[in-house]
Amino acid sequence: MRLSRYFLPIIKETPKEAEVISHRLMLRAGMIRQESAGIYAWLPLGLRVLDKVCAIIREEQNRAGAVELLMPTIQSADLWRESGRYDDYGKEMLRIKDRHERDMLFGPTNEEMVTEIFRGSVRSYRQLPLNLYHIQWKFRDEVRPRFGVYRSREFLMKDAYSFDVDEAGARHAYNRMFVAYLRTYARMGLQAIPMQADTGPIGGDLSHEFIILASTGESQVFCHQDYLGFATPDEDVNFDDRSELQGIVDNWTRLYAATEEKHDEAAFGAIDESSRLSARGIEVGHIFYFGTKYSLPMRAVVAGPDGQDVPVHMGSYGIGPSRLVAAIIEASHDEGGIVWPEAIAPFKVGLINLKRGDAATDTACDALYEKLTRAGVDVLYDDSDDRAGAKFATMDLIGLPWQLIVGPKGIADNTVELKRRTTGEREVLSPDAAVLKLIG
RNA sequence: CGGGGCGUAGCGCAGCCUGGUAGCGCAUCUGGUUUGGGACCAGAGGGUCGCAGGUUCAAAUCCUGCCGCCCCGACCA
Repeated sequence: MRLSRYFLPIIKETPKEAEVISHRLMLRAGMIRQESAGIYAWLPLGLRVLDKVCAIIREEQNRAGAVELLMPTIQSADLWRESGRYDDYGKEMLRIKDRHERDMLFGPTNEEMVTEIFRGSVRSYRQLPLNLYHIQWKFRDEVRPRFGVYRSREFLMKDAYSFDVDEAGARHAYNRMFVAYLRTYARMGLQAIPMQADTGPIGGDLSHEFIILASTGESQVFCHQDYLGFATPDEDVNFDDRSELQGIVDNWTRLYAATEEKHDEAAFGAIDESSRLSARGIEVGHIFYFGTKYSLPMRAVVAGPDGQDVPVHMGSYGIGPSRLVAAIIEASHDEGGIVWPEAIAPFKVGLINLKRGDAATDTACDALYEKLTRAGVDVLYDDSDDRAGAKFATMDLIGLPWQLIVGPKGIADNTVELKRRTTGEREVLSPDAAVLKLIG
């Protein structure tokens, strides 16, 4: 992408309303724009990152056996009256009426709807296990939206729902999501810790929140220090092997880790003092097993092996991609701006033409741009006539993993510079070698 | 919802106390000089001063009401 053809509204000054770093950087880097309290437009650069986050989530959900569908944002109130939550949910739910004065709502979550879809088509235990997920916009009219897309009212959520014939099956479904989540965060460069958590209005008795540590986190969390060094489950985990998954989950839950609501001072105190970790954390995922809480009132049943109908055991599993974008920035930035992990960077490399208008430099840049683009490398080519300093500042701000720096002095002896955003280290090499390195 | 604060050009702000018809920096546009880490000179455009009432010869400024936004708390992906 040529910068001259792109839409990247960088701002030099810090917007006064933004106090946390991720919010500031997202506004400055032209990733988002606020349209209303807790409601944001995702600008092109932000959307690229959001899409990458979703792509990783999808891959890991699919790997774990979940199946994607897409449910609507607008739901009928009747569905929620069946589960009893229409009255329970309170003012967080945005209630609206259609032209026929029918009560509708903008979905804050989809347990009811997915249960309705399930019961309409699934009759037998032989069609289980089933896990359906979608990535869709949600609306929760939060008492206090804040920190940009970190706690917004409208937000994107991946929510998965598992259906099993019995509790043992449901626990396995839970473990599948548990492991998928560990892998998802790791691929984004995040060290997430599963913690015992409150179930809130979703209900249920088994629940973990996935927390990453950050000083700007909203919740106080307590855990064993050793979690910070835990290894991520391999890509070749067999998600159908109940005991293998149970082993991974047992390992990840054997040490103390809890959020404030579930905190047990005595259990925490039993940990060796040097290993106690008490910190602020950002919740980046939440998984629940809630049994028959919805299937019973909504009559989502399947015929068991003995021919008798049994209500299905369900769980739900949420990750907020829009929040994750903010969380990743909180975890990865420096004075210059964002430092994207390569897996979710909006572009892999920023191509900097140090002297636009110089024929040899322009030709070299255009050639590099063509070669890289044709090889499938996402390049953001700063072809503006800004001064070099401004170009570097922009590239640092938007945090692309690589900067490919091309100027007349280098071109004279057939060299360019390749700079790594994470370390700032620069390498002088030939244009061809730079291309090979970026493709490889 | 309780507490605190803010709404003046795209962004950051001054002006308000003490009413006299709107200004600064950045950004933008034009021309020129520049160009290896956020350039300089000259010129230009851009504002219902959040909205509605009121007081006054006169309101960004004073009074009343409303709306919006941010921050701190109780709630949540």
